[in-house]
Order: sequence, then C-alpha cells, then structure tokens
Amino acid sequence: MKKYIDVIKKSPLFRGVKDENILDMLQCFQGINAIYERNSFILEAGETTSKMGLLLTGKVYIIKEDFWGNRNIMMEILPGDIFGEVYGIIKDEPLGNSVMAAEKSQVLFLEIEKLMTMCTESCRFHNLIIKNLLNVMAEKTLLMTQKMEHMSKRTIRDKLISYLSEQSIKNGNQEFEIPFGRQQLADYLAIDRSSMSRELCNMKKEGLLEFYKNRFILYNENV
Amino acid sequence: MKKYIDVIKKSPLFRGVKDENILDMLQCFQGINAIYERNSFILEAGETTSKMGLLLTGKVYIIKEDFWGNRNIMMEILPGDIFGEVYGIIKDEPLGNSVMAAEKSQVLFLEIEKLMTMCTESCRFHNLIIKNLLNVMAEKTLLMTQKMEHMSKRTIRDKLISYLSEQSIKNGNQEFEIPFGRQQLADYLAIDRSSMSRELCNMKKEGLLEFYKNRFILYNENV
DNA sequence: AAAAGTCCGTTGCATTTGCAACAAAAAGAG
DNA sequence: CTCTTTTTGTTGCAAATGCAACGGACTTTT
Repeated sequence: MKKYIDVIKKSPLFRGVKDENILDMLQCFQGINAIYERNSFILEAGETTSKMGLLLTGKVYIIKEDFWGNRNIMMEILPGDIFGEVYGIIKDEPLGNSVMAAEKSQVLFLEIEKLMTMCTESCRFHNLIIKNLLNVMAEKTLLMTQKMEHMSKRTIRDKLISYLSEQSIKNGNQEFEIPFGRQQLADYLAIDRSSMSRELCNMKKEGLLEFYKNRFILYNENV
Repeated sequence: MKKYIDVIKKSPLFRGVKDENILDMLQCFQGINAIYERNSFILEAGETTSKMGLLLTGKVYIIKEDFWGNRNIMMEILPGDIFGEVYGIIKDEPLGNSVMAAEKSQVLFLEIEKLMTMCTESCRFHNLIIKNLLNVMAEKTLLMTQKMEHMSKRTIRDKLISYLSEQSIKNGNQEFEIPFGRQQLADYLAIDRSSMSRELCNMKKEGLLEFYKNRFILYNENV
C-alpha cells in the first residue's frame, strides 16, 4: 500500500493529510484493496454499496445502460478520483450506473460510514477529511449546476449565450479564453459541433461577439 | 427563535436532532436571523459568503442574470430548505446566482465552517448534522446526475427513452407511474411540451410504449 | 348543471438542428 | 519543408423542434 501513498495524498479527499497519518486513516476507514481486469465490473447498476472507491491505478468508466440495452459512457475516472461516494452516503440507494474497469485497475474501497463519523479517538485529520469530502461534493454540485443551466436553454444560441456569459463573469472581463475546443464545447453543451459552429458565426455576423480560437469577446447590443 | 423550531427540526439538515438540542446547536453555528422584504436581494451574484441559509418562512428564488441582462428563475426555495451551502463550503467562490426574496421571508444563516468542524466539546448531535449535510448534498447530486443524463440526449425521443427507462428500473417494472404531468415533464427535460406530446404519440404508434395519464408501459421491440 | 379552469393531444409552419460530407486552417511529425 | 493529423468552418438537406393556436376531456367552482 505504501507505494500508492503518492496517489492518495494527491487525491482531493486526502489533500492536506500528512504521509505518516494516511496509513492510520486507511485502517480507520477499513480500506480494502482490489484489482480489476479490463472490462470487468467494479460495481453494477442495481446493487447497493456502503463504500466509496478511490482509484489508485488504471482507468474506470461510469457507464449507463437503458431499458433497450443501449450503453453509454457517462464519466471517466482517473487515479486519485473518487467514485460511488453518493451511493455510499445515501444508504440503500441502488446504483443508477455501473462502474467498469476500462483497463486493469486498482481500487481502494473506503467505508463511508467510518469516514463520516468522527472516531472516538478523534484523529487529528479526521476533520480535514470530512471537509475535503464536503468540498469534493460541493465542487461537483457547482459544476453540475452550471452545466445544467446552460443545457436547459432551448436553442443553441441561448446555450452559447448562457455559457459565454458565465465565462465572461468568471473572468471579470468581456474578453476571455475558454478551456474547451469546439468539439469539447459542443459535447459539454450536448449539441452538434457543426451546428454550434454555424450559430457562433451567425452571432459574430450580428455583432454579438467575436472569437479567435478559444478567445472570445462579447459585445453589448447598444455599442 | 423558538417559534421556528418546528420548521428547523423538519428540515433535512436537522433531521433527527432533538428539540432541546437545536437551540444549543444554533448558538454553536452562530445562527443569525434576518428578515427580507419581497423582491430584496438576500445574496447577490459575485459576492462570496461563508454562511448557508435555512429558510424559516416565506419563499425565495435562486435567480440568474446573463451578460445581456436576461433574468431567469433557477430554483424555488421553501421553508426548511437550505441554500448557498455550496458557496459556504467552497470558500471564496463567488456566487453564480443571486438569491432574492419572492415574498417577505425570514432566513436563518449558519456558519458553515462551524457546522463542518467538530466543536471541541463534541456535542452529541454534531456528527448527525454533518451526516445530514452530506446526505442533502448527495441527494442533490443524485437528482442532478439523473436529470443531466436525460438532458444530454440529442433528440426528444432519446430524452424520453432515457427518462422512462430510469423510471421503469426504479419501479422494478415495465409498467409504472411518473411523478410529473406533461408540462412538468417537458420542463424537467427542457423541451417543448407539444413537441414532446407529438413524440410520445409517435412512439406509441410504433409500439414502443403505451400510456394513460401518468401511467406508462414500455415494450421490448421483439415482442 | 353551467361556467371556468386546467391538462393534454393535434396540427401547420417557420426555424432550428443533426448529420454527413467536404474544405480550409492549424498543429505536429518526420 | 513536406506530409500527416487534428481542429474548425461551410453547406445542403431531411428531420426534428419550438411556437402558437385550437379543441376535447376532465376537474373544480359556483
């Protein structure tokens, strides 16, 4: 386990915990190691779990299959990331997604209940871990809220306006760079890339904005 | 404050805490009461806050204004609900939304930092509160994940399939009732009601499903 | 029972969108 | 520099969608 300390201490969950305390904590959280071969299921939709996973090595997909059998990759989990925390926290909630090893992967399972409950000895870093967990979840909520807000607009133009407005505000400037290429942006907003490209150019023609590569400038209508 | 104990103890955050302990805890969390008149801002986009709000009476809207000034109601907060917890947890993150009183409202502000950190006396219920907070956030994440999954489909048909599949699985039956009327479902999936109605009927004609009011039955293609 | 209101399906139509295919531009590789 | 790969813009077109308007079924109110 010691060889994975590097991944663990860089994970958002253990951020700030000193090396010498990590091993103790893992014991406290009843950490269990498991290795999964490529394409094997780590968790299956419908199951319940009281543990969350922390990926040590490899790569893991969160996948979703619908009633008619169509499969869809929802998320990619990389070393240091955690998964399944929601289902560990909400007891008895059956998983809505399956978790599959995209390649040979090593997973550290942690007992969420232990993690959420102050141990009687009140190890010095337990507080930190709980805060870290809350932070991870809050960040996730934040990102999802923002994304949903954009996606809930009815037209491509409104989705773009919503997204670009946010970026502008975030940068405190009507000129800014976005962290996506065109295809990625289209995926993020759940729209077709070429249609998006078309709409961006329409908006440019109408004088709403300008862009070059990933740099955008928004204009007020009355200028 | 005592007159609000009923709302507080029914809120998801204080669920399970005994009456006689609530007042103590409020002190521990540095609870501050504030009253807002209709249409006044409780929090404004761009600010930062270290507190979360718990609505005691009235009604509050989470609203969003874009670069061009269009205003949009994102969420409705009712008594017992909490808001701003994400921004309280992630320090220094400026609010992406504003919070406005939809009617005269009384709000209890709680210091998130106090709430997240075990007090030295380790009051008996502090653990419970933290778990409750994690639960609230996990539930929120869960609901958002599901919604996003449906919304990210490209066509109305695929959105419906995604949503109805989930409902079918959740009920463990290919016949089930949904908790939405048509207009609500359309809002939830961020699509036009009449277009959705049209697509539902197309699917019915093709033998994919049947429905009467809010009751649906899904069929496999090969039956 | 009549009236008013709500919910839902239906339809025509202009617009938007996804899709596919291609062109142009930019970035990397050798 | 040339060739290859990746990214981005362009366009035609069929299909999907939003929008508005209408009417029937069902509920609630008076």
